Amino acid sequence: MSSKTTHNPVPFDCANCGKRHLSLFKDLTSEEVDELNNVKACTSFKKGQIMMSEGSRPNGVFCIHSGKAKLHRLGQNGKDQIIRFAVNGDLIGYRSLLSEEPLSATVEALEDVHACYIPKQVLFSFLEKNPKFSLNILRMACHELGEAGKLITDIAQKSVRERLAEVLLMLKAQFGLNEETGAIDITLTREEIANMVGTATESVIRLISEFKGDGLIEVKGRNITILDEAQLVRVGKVFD
Amino acid sequence: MSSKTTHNPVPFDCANCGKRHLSLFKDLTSEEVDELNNVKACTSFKKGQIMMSEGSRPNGVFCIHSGKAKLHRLGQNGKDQIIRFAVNGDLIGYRSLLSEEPLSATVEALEDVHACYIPKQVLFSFLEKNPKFSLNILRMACHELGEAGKLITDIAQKSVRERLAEVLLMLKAQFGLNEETGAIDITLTREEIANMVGTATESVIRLISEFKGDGLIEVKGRNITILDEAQLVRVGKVFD
DNA sequence: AGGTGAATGTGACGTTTGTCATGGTTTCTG
DNA sequence: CAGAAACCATGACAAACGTCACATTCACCT
Repeated sequence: MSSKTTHNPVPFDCANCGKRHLSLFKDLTSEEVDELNNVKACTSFKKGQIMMSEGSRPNGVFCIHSGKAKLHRLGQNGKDQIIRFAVNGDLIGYRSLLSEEPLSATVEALEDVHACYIPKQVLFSFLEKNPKFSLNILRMACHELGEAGKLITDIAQKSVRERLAEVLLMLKAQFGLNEETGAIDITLTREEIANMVGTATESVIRLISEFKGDGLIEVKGRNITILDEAQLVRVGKVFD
Repeated sequence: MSSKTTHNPVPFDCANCGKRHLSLFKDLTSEEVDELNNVKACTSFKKGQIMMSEGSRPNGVFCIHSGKAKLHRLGQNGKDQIIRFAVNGDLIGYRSLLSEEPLSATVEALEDVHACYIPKQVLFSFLEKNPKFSLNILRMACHELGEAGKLITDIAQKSVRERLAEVLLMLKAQFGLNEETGAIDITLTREEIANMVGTATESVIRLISEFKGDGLIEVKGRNITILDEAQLVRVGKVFD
C-alpha cells in the first residue's frame, strides 16, 4: 500500500472511469467497454512533451483523462498556429485516422497529461458495430466543422484587437476560472496567445496593456482576469 | 416525346445517376438506392437563388447534380465570408443535420443548379443501417475538418497578397480550366473574391492588377487565366 | 438594343499591424 | 540558488491594408 497518491490517478478500469459518461464512449455496450479496457494503454506526458507530430500517421487515438494539450501546426513562414486545445475526455488524432490523412497538427502537453491510447483497429470495430458510437463521432466532427467555419469567418474579417478579445473570452469559456485567483484557468505565454490570434507577439503585448488600461482585464504575469466581460464582448464583436 | 432536352437533365432514377458512383452514396445497397429513388425530390434553382439559409434548421440535405453553389456566412461587420463551394455530387446541409445545430452558412446558386433533396429520416436510416455509408460521411467530414484547419492557419498567418494567390490556385484546382478560353472555369466578381480572401474589394482589384502586371495572370473581365503557376505558388507560399 | 444599376478601377490618406532593436524581468534548470 | 534562457515590454519606423471619394465601364433586364 503506497502512502502517496498521484495527483490524477488514471483508473485502469474504463468501466469505472468517471470521464466516460461525458465522452464519446458513453454509448458503448458493456462488452465493448471490456474490450476497450483490455486493449487501451494508459500513458502520461510531461509538460512540453509532444504527444503526436504533424505529418505522421497515427495508429490510434488518445483519449485525454487529465491535463491540457494544445494542437498547433507550423505555417509556411515558420510561425506556429494554435488550432485548438484538448482537455478532459477529448479524443486526439481521430480526424487523421478517419480521413486517412497524415496528422494535420502537432499535439503538445501544456501541463502533465494522462491519456489512454486506443488502437486504430478497436476504434474502427466500434464504428462498424455500434451505430450510436458512430453517430457520436460524426456529431462531434460536424460540430467541430461548424466551429472551424466560425473561426474562419472571424479570423478573416476581424481586426487583431477584436480577435484578441474573442480569444480571451473563448479561453474563459473553455477553461473556466481559477478558484483562488478568479483568473482564467490556463497559463499561456504571450507568444502562445499570439499564435492563437495569428499576430505578432509584440502586438499581443501592446493590446493586453491597452485592455488593462481600459479596465477590461487585470494582468498578473501570465494570469489574466476578465474584469468587464460585457465590454470585452463588445470589443470582440462576439454575438453568438 | 418532347423534341427539346434541357441542358442538364436530372435522371429521375438514382440507379442510373452517373454521379452516384463518385459520391458518398456509392456504397448503398440496391435496396437502399431504390428507397432513395422513391423519396428524393429533384429540384432546380436559378442563378442567385438561395437554396438554404444561415440560421435555419434543414429537414434534409441537397445532393448537387449540376451547377455550382457558394456557401457563405455573414460576419459581424456585415461582410460576407465565402466558406467553400459545392459542386457535382457534393452534399449540402449535412453538417447542420448531424451536429443538430442551425445551418452555419447560406447556400446560394452561382449558376443554374439541379439538385436532389433527401429527407433527414432517410439519411439517418442509412447511417444506422449501413456502416460503409456512415464511414464515407465520417471520412468526408474529417477531411473537410483538415482542410478547414489548413485554411485557418493560412488566413491567420498569410498576407492578403499571399492569400489571393492561393485562392486563385484553389479555384483552378477545384473548377479546372475552360476548354475554349483556358481561363479558370468559374465566374466570380471581384467582391466575391474579396469575400473569399477576407479583404476589401479594392485591395483585390489592386492586387489582381499587380499580378497581371507581373505576368502571373491574364484578365479578361471576370475571366482569369493563370500564366505562371509556379510563380503564383511561390507568391502564395503554397507548399502542400 | 439601350439604358441603368452594379461592378471595376484609381487616387489619396489614415490606421493598423509587423519588424527590428534594446533592455528589463521572470521562469526554468542544473 | 545562481546562471542561462526564455519571456515581457517599449519605442521607432515601415509596410500593408482599409476606407472614402469619384470616374469609368460593364453586365443584365425588358
